[in-house]
Amino acid sequence: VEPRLTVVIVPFQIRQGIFCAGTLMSEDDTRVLPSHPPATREPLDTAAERLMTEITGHPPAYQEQLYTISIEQRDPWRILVSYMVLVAPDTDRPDEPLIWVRPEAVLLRRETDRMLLEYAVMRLRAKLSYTNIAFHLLPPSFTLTQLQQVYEQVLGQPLDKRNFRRRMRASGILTPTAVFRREGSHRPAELYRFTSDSEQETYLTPPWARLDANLS
Amino acid sequence: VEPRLTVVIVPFQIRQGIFCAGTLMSEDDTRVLPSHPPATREPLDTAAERLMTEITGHPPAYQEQLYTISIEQRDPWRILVSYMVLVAPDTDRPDEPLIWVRPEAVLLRRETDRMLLEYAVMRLRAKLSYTNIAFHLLPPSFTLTQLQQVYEQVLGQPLDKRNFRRRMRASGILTPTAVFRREGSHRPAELYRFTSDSEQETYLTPPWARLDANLS
DNA sequence: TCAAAAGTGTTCCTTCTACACCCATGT
DNA sequence: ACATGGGTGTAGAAGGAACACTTTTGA
Repeated sequence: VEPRLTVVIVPFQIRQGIFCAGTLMSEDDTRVLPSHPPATREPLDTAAERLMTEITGHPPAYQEQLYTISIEQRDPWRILVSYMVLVAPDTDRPDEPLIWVRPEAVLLRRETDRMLLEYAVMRLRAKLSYTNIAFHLLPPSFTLTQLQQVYEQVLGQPLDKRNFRRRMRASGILTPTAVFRREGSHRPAELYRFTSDSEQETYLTPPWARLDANLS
Repeated sequence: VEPRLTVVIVPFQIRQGIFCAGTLMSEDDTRVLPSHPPATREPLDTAAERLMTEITGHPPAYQEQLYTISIEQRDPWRILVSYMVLVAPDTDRPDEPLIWVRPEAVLLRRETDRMLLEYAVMRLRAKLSYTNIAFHLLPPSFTLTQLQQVYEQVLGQPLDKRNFRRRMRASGILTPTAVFRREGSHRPAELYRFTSDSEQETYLTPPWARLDANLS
């Protein structure tokens, strides 16, 4: 009468400039979110990270626990612990089993998967405004235009260039490298880096998700 | 090799105007957060609500899932699903086993319990600013001064009366009842009610925590 | 010289902050 | 009449939204 414990992940990535969610093919052309049971005594975070690594070959750039639900209808009774997972852009292997499409275009078979995806997008959008979470969807150095595109893609709406740049500069999470990228018949763009770590990143995530504390 | 599933709650209440957390006495004069395993196939939310009801005799005014952690060190391996629980003010029975003291004054034995309490306070504080969660810590009708005191207690800092009232009125979550409470040798205070339900209350809580949807 | 993206300031309006006095009541 | 908490407005600062043109480059 113990439930089956399952870790589910909702992977996101920017691919060719498009904000995508990654799912697995199931039978009948519908999709499911990746999931697996943790190993015995394996921490939940580790199980989520391992799941992503086993599927794609690399560990995620970022992950965050979303919510835990129980599913009583299925047999055996299940406990799903869900994670949002962010992947650096375009780091796929051609043979990777994940199918990446825009979140609203994903055809998920299970109701729970649909709700988890909806919720994950909601959380990610909300976190854009008060954390530096967007940086996990970018390479280590990037142009301001790239950064703005990430925001526009995730939020699903265009942003004003001048206001966006002013706000980003003001927030202090950006450091200009003095490097310029030239990549077309136009003015080169300065590359930025992301001001080190912590700061507001971890704000509002639980203490034990920051430190890997020794729990008693 | 399956873990033991446990639901833990972090109860909060305003008692005699003081923001308190409720804990249980354990051996050696230290405290623990209330917890129990869900019944077979019992939804987690139901298990949390039932836990609170069994302890205090009434269901909580509000509850919200916090975080799920695994504790590998203990035997058997445990999965803790934690909930914040809000109780209407001063609705205790004298014989209730919970000990209510200010969150920073609670002496919890377990490291996990301390982290859960810290996180619960953090979440509650954050939610004060963008939801109407404070109303669950008040009776159905209340004065603006009472409401302000809840904010001050939870945030741990004084607020400006005029700015507070302006913001609350502007937010539209208040309805003045035309009733005035006289209770001392001073001007009577108008009672307010909380503008119906939903609205921004549920904003940023997962969809399945609002509807009790049928999961597949 | 043209096309294409990078970069840059100002004005207006809304929102936040700080702050002090009069009002209605019971004793 | 006085003590007690209830109630109100304003001015200045800061932050957000709207908006258009110049710069640098490669072809």
